[in-house]
Amino acid sequence: MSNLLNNLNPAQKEAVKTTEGPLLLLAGAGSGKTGVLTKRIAYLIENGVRPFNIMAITFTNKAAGEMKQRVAAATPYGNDVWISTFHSSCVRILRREINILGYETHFSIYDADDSQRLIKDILKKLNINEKNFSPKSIANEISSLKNNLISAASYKKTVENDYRMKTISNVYTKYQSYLKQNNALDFDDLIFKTVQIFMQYPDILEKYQERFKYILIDEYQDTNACQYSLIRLLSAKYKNICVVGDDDQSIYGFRGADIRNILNFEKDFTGAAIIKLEQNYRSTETILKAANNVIKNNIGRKSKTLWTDKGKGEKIKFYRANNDLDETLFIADEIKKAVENGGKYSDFAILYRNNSLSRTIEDRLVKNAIPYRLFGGVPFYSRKEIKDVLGYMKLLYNPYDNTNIQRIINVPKRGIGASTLDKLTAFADENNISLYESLFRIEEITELKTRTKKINEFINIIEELKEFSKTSSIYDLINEILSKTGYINELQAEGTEEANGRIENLNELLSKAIEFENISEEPSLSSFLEEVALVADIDNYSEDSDTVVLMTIHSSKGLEFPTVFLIGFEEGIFPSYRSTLDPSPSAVEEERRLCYVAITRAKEKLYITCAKSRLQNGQYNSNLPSRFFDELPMELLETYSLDTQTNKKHLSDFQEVKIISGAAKTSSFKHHAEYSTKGAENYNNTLAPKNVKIDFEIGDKIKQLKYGVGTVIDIMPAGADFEITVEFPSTGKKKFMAALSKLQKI
DNA sequence: GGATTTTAGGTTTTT
DNA sequence: CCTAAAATCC
Repeated sequence: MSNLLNNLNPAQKEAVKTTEGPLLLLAGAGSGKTGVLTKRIAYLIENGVRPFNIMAITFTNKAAGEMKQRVAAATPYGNDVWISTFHSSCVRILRREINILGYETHFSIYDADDSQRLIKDILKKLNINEKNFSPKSIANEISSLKNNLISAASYKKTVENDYRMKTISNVYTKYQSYLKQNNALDFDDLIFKTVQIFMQYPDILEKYQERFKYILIDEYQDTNACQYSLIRLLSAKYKNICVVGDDDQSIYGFRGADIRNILNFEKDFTGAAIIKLEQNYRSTETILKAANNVIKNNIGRKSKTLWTDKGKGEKIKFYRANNDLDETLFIADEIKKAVENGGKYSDFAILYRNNSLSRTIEDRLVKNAIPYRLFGGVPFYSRKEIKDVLGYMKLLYNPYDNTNIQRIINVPKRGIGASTLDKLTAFADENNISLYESLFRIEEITELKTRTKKINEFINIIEELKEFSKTSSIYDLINEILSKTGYINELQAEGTEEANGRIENLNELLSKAIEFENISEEPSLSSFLEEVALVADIDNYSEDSDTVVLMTIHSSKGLEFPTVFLIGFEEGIFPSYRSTLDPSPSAVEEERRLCYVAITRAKEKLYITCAKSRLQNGQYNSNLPSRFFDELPMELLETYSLDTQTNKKHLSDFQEVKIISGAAKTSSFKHHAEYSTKGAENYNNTLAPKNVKIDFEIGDKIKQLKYGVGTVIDIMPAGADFEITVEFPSTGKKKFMAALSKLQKI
């Protein structure tokens, strides 16, 4: 027997050794979970389980990669263990089994963007007003139905006479039939279809039950009903199912994650053992205490108390800035100071509730020459130019993919515009063929005689590329697409800054292709597209480079940093505005768990910052400190604020912040008044629109291109611009932005 | 059909 | 504030 169990605490040892039957491993933040999982897999193998019979599901590709490496290092044949995310696992299963549902093996994976395009088309076809049914909201509803294992057919039975539900049901049904025609699956389908196959075909299910005799699920608190079903089906025969999670870190409710999965595990899986890992090896006592004090305000938790022997450490520094710029100044200062004293940039992470908070801080870091890496935001793979190239690749792989033909048939411009496309689509629908097939029968469409040449040119490009792709590397294929379609020429000819940025992104795609071909076991077009569809930005995070890291709290789950800045700690941001509107307390509870996750990312130092005034969506808002501030024990905090007279930071009275935040809860008006007068200089400078000079006054007569002559009835500052409300005799009130619209004074 | 201008709309988190 | 789509012009 090897030394696997050395250096483990008693609970960890137990977790490694309890291999048979259902096991719930409640692993608090920083409790050495990943190490335990790796050792558990190694232990299974040492005790005669074939690596081939073990399946481990992780939340991200990054976690899967890490675990693969660690397992391979810990045990021979570790490479044969199946370790991947839910989505990747299901793709692998579906590539083998999906024929039975009438799809072809070469199905495309639609990302959120593809799905929304398709839904949009459907809304148009069904004549549904997008005002009441935005493609995004419908996509969300369909997604959540799928996550709850409700098929289009079964939903239809439940809708009765509710108009909204009926509409959604119609769209859902059509959406599924179009996906099938396109031979495509969306993210949710990957799991849902797998479950459907397992439920309908017991012999197939049994094959996989035999294969996966030992199953491990990481981040169990973030599984949804569909994933739950999958696990349940797979483990039903051998019942060796080990789930690992922390109910306090369940933060993906918006994506259908159901915290009840973890709360009810013992009920659902009879005879389950429970082991708690409560010793934290990551953070100081102060940080842990803060986290515990916040999370204890949630009800209905599994009882669990994290402890550490790391010692108290430094107090948490709380800074209430006058405005968002001041907040970034504070952060940049602290980082600069620390680096001057021998610290590294990579010691720092800046975490925020939503991506829009990254912009101001980015500006500041650039100004101060502080190197940083930003995760999230507009994901690389959803940039237009990248999606265009991928659109070509998806089409080469799966010619039934109508959504992607529509995307690229006129990109770059080749004279096949909207009206041509409409006619083609109509023809394809009539004849029940795919859009691509309809191109070959262009001569049958009399109205499109004049377009025949252009269409044929397009077909030639695609067919030649298809031929080329059969033998070429991914890298060469992308290059060929870029040159053959004229895509790169067009961008080069443009020569604008924007076009150059796009070229840069395309170069990055080429590097990614090379990297992929170096790493991948099977660097095919299919696996490249799969990787691209399922990879998250955060999967590329590595600790190697010495830069500050910027990301959302969601992305930071599972990571740790010596120093963490948690910024934008304000009501309306964190907890988010929407969660505070939700009548059910569970919405704010999820935010609180998110707060818990954020705090527990920090190993040694934690900064929490908020601003009294902040530019949000083009206007300045005065926000209160977050309600979670009141849940932090004051003896753990050091509070700072900025003296507006001297522009110096000073240690300020905790009570000041506290009282303000408490008092303001009952009267937000009072709060607002207080801050718009206090520190007036700083505040007003940023408030006043700078770039726009306007000559309008209320009562002026103006002329506008479309609506004609009207009267100005209101002028409001809006960010750097002014919003002008004009009353027109014909159409009533309209609003215009002074800088953008060409209003003429008459 | 395509480019440019103007307006509307969203705004939480993401596999 | 941003982006995306609609409206308008060429």
